[in-house]
Amino acid sequence: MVGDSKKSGGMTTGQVVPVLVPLPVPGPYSYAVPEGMDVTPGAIVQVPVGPRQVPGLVWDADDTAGAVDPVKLRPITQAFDCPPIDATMRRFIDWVAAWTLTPPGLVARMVLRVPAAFDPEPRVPALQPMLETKPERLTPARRRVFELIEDNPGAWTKSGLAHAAGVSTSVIDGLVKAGTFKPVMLPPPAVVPDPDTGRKRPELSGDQAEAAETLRHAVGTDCYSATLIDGVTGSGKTEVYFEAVAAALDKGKQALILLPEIALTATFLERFHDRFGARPAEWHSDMAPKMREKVWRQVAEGRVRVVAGARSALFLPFRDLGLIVIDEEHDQAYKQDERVFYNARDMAVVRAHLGDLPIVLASATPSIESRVNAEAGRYGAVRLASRFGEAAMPDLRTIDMRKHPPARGGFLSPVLLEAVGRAIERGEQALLFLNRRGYAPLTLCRVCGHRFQCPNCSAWLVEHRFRQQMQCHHCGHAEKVPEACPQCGTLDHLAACGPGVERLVEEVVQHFPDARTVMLSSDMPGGAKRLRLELDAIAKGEADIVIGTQLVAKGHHFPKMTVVGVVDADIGLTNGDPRAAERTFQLLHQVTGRAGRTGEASHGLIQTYQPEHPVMAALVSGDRERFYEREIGERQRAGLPPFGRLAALIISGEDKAETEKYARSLRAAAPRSDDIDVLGPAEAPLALIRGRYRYRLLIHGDRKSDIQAYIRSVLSAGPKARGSLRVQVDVDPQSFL
DNA sequence: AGCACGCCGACT
DNA sequence: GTCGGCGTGCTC
Repeated sequence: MVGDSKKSGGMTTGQVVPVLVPLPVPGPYSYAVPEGMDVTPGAIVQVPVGPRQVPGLVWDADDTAGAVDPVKLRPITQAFDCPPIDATMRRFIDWVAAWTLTPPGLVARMVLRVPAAFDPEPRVPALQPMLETKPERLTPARRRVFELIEDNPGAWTKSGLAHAAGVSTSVIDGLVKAGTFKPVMLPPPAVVPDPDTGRKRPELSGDQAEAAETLRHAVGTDCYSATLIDGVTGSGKTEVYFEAVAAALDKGKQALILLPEIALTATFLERFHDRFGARPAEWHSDMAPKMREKVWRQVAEGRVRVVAGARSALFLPFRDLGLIVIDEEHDQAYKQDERVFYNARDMAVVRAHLGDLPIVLASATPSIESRVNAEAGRYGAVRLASRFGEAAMPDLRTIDMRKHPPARGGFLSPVLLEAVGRAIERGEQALLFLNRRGYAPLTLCRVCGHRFQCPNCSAWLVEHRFRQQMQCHHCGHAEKVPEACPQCGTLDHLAACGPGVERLVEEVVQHFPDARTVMLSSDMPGGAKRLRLELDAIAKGEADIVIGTQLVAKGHHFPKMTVVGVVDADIGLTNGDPRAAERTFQLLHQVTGRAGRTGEASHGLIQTYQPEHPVMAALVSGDRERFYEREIGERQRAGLPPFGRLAALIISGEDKAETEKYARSLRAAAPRSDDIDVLGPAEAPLALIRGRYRYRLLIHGDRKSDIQAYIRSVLSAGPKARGSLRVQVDVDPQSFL
């Protein structure tokens, strides 16, 4: 096929290839291959699109593709000197595109996101010792250089050599002139050193060793398998899957560890370093462009052996991937809900299947769908039942707020305050968890009863006292905090109702004025980098009391944290999300699991008005099995699959009453809000024809309130919203493999 | 996704 | 009289 020229009408036409371009068009475009250029599917090229040049991916020839008007045909501008995107990755791009109803070019764009990496990294100048040629005059400085290179006869950089030998660079220059060194150009240094799999084999307990063996075996078979490691916090999941990573590396393969962005901390990287003597390459959103470029290139070349990354790392062009690990498998952060809507956990399973390689899903609180897959035998299952070493499970108790109410104007029960006080007296740390940003979730006027509401979504506006703003957490609307009530004009009679983390700080400082109190919230200035620094500082003991939203729940280990208080455990249980119990259980389990890694006596205190609720009962008793059984059972009783897909179809611009009626029926029929897709009028029929959806419904968002807000906004926006409708697909990977 | 073209409101 | 809003359409 390559190099094939067709005769047509006596004219010789050059080779034409399909190329995926980063445009929302349904398929690849055709380009002419210039004389002398050699491109095969997977090659990364530069092509003209209208007035600009864009990166493109040479696609597999498809006989069904219609011929393009030869007049339109333009030549490929350039073929990069870059490893091609392999066939598995190309099928993966197609797969993700079809599944998420995204144009394939936009999925390809996620793979080709680092244009600077398409050209080879420049080689670096170095000096190769020529040991046989000794200079005539051997000065003391020259002798030091010789002693060094006799032990290390490889090539050196000039400054590296001068530094290591303790001489100035002019000594080296002299030796170069004398012929002792030959200047050479070397490949640039690896972005991370190679991991050493034999470096420190961990001592594993019985069930850990068994689990590690299971995973090693899976890696050894060299074919697709999915294994769920279900192990409580501190049970050594990480150590166990590190053994799978080691096994993949020993086979000469690369490994990918996916983590929720927030869990990519120095702590994790250090644990990896302890085991392998080197850090993994990182991949996440706030990397320096230069580093991003190097990592991408070296992953493609196979020089980087292990990547630890956030969800987008799934689209790195590994040369020879041998294992994928998804830590915190249940985490919502794996869902991307912009541009290309995908769940990295699910797409990772697809990637593993297409590449015929093993995947490991790990969580202390697996998602229902993964549990069901494990129980049905579609996933292998590994249980790690107990904490490792002396580390005890934290002692969890509920605080019945009806019996131990907070002081007037406060939100912390005396029982919790006392526990916090004792912890800091002992020089330990306490964490107060409240999953609510801002100062207060509702503000009202004490004179006229006016409540501050979002003009777009009708949700309550949340006061952010620190920023002096009233914010809508649904749509991002923000306004200044007014001095007077906008309805009746009365000054100074606005009342904040309910607690947010900012308000908790006030209460804590009042009770513990001398403690070092830190508040962490996702809207903190400074972004992810600052956050990582703060979390690492806390882990080192540089705070006494930490007040945080759910970002403190994820993947951090605070060895001195011996008291964890959940301030309002009932948040989220009543928001109408059919997954509310599962979510709350996962969140509270993760939060309370922050305590007690060191084996100190540690306590989790859960403030609730419903201590008898199954979520609280499961947390306190530690009986996770019963909880999962109950959740799965509930769904079965409701006649629903434990997971599944729904499509929602909103046709904006139709008769409003009709659309509303439709939306109502959809909403009523939607059992699980987060498995619902929003399809634009263009895509939806196609998806429905393909039989991709169980129900002809749709909605968008993770919570009922989001969905309602979304439907309202679509309805009120009318035809304008047509083009903005997006697809969200949340699927169980097993349903299509 | 960009970027151009194209048709209706407030300004130097 | 123009600058500028974003609706529509096109890119091999």
